Amino acid sequence: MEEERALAAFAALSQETRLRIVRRLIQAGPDGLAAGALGEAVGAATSRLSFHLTHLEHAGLIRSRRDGRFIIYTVLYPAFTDLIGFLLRDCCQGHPEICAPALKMLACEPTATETA
Amino acid sequence: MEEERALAAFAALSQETRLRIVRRLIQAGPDGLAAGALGEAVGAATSRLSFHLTHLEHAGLIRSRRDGRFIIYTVLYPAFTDLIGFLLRDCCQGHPEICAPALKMLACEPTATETA
DNA sequence: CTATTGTTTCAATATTACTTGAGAGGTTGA
DNA sequence: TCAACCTCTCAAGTAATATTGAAACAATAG
Repeated sequence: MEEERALAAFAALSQETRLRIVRRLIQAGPDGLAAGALGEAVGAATSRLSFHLTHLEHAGLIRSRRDGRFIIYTVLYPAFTDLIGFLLRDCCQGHPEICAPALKMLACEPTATETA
Repeated sequence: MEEERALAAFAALSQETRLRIVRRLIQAGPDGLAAGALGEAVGAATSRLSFHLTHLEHAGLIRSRRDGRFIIYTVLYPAFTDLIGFLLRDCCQGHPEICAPALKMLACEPTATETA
């Protein structure tokens, strides 16, 4: 990921309504959420919501598809892992013990201890 | 991490000079870098640099200590893992297969295949 | 085709943030 | 103490971004 895209992504995430939208969509998963449902979830009226959704889409963090009268938004997971990768690239040169343990805490098994 | 701190962190990272500073400091590790060296590395003159360093410090992403005539800046690694954790929290509810593999790509062993 | 629901566009306003240059505050070595 | 060095503070000008309400656009159900 190049700098320009990373800057756009961080700018998109630095606004209250947009950050809430993104977190809500990350929780929602691949099925996504309609604009209206999102607006209720994050507490934003229609025109404001639309403005921020467009912003997020331009930043490459979410995508939209029409389903009947609804427009469904979903998060683009790779955009986030790319972003994190860009930020932390080469963080371990000489010091892998510093950030590696911290990143491992992010492993996605919050309650799944009996999976194996 | 609460929303307000996350917003401050993303805002701090959404500016070219500041993003460069942070990435440079992440690479530099715990030894940190003096303000002057940072300024040269990211291409910013003194007053502008100072402005952005203060911003980053207020956002809780870096810290400073004086060493003789120099002021040394270091990155606060936990702030970044907290931030990533806040963003991706509950991303796996029902869909752990989506983000877990992506996050594992971030593991910090770029060239260290002979360590063990 | 008309009414209804869901969403976007537009323009005006208010708010917030960045850059620049000059000057000042500490710290060190002679 | 003086001179040199490193870094910060301040104020002014400029630019970018968010909010609001009204109106338009698109799709569906009756």
